[in-house]
Amino acid sequence: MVFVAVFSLPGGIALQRLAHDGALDGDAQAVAEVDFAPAVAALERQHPRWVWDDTSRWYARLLEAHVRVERCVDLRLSHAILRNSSLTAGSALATAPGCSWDGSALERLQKPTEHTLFDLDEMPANDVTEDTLAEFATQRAAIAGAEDPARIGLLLAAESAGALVAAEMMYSGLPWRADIHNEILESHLGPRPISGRRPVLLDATLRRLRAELEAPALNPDSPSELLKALAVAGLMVTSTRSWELKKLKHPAIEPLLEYKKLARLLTANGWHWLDSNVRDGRFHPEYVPGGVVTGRWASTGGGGALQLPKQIRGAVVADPGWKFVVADASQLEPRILAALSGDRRMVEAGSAGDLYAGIVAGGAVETRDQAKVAMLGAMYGATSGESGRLMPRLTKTYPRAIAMVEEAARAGERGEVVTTRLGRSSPRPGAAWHANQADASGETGTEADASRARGQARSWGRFTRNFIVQGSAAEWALCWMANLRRGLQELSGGAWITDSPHLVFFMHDEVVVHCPASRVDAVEAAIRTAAEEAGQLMFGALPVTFPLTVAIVDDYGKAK
DNA sequence: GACGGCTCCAAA
DNA sequence: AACTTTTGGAGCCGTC
Repeated sequence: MVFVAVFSLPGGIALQRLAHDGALDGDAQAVAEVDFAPAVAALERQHPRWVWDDTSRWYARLLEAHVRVERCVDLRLSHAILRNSSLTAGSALATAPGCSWDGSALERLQKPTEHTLFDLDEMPANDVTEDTLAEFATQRAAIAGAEDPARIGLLLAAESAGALVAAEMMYSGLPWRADIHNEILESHLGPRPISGRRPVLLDATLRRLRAELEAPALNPDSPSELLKALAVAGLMVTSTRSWELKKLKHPAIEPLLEYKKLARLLTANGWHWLDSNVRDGRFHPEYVPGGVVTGRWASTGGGGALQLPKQIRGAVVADPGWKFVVADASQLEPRILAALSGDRRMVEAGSAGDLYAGIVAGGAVETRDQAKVAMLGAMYGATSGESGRLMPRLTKTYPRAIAMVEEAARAGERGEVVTTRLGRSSPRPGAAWHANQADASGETGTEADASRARGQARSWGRFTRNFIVQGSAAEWALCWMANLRRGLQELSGGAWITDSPHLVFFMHDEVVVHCPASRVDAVEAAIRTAAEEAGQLMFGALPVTFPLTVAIVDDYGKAK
């Protein structure tokens, strides 16, 4: 395997061939900025793994120049994993003092003064010398010395492939019909108002609400004002959440809920969102791979890609002659728990296609809804309500699965670290958490101290309990996407990304591929193959299945 | 006027 | 229907 490192030099860019341990292999090739993309394209024919500090920066400019790469090592994402992982805890990388590689992608995005996407003259300090080379060697040593190099190696490969996918999706964009989005907005809110005025249908709803509450100046966006007005009307509630208000019977409730719904649509995905996020018929979200502690992606920049409401997905329309293939992994997290724990009975319960129906058939609970709510309780750590009551009933039938999450919870309560299937470890609780635990166990601790400490310990336990499941599910999704990216590239016949089937959207356990209508069958097969391979990569011979729900649609609103 | 904390809601 | 996890963003409101 050949690695080629990429880093900035004064007045140009260096390409340096490296051996698997990071040793230099020959002299660096220095190229001018304008020759960078062609030089990468030429070397790509040897299928190297590109080593760089930050995929989002280097790969964005390559894509603009229509240069695609197969594989890379994203040093910053890899560093974050290796720094924390229990599998590399004794490495030089993990035991070194903090350094410039430690900042998260999100933190860097939130410091706009540091650099802009294409401003390669003003690189962060860590990029100006052979720092990239030294960091790569340090990482290779950490991997080689890990308990299970293949395991952490797969995670780093998947994480880096995810960064390539994110960059390509940000480049391609999600097809978006601004005219249809506008129609959706007009049908709910009325015509687009001038400047900051309230749309007519929102205004009409507000006037109905004010009349019903006899509060002519009420601003329902202010929770405290709203609570007071509701109290005057005899409605005693402690919060203004929609689900609380739904329980009330009063003529003001209907317009109030309607107002909240319309106001949400306007502020989150209204005309302003359309103006700032959609250009040339494409929504260009900003994905942040590794942006969530569990390894899930985050999104930033106002687009809210990972919270795209179902209400406006009808504006996501395939190009003429093209289709969307939408696939989501059904019941992913409970299936991940079954596989993680190697609980054969739970794996078996999921083998027929509906895990929850399988749990009912296994006799643990009576109905499918109970199975679902009990599993959610197991994965999230529910203590009260129906979920908290039902969850223990799973223990008899599925002792290994439940023991796995219970042990993760106990470890978190003790302040210990837990680790996902491929080796991403949870953060340690902060100094305040430890201080509170120490206060409570000390001789001077009051009953209030002890109670607060117990609450915080249990809260951290719920986090670690969920971490192993959510984090391992995120790893499965990364493997799925990495496999799918390769499968789609094989279908492309050498055509450019946007001229052949390509990924346009990803949301935790769901992918959307935009492709010519004639290719939908091949694309669906590639998606299914990629999912099977992801299961084998992560869980080997265990007969666990990850069934997909696949829809072929013209617009995203029609999927599900 | 900037900033942080709070409430509420969208997604998985 | 929530309960119980992880997020990002808008708007409000008190503080500086």
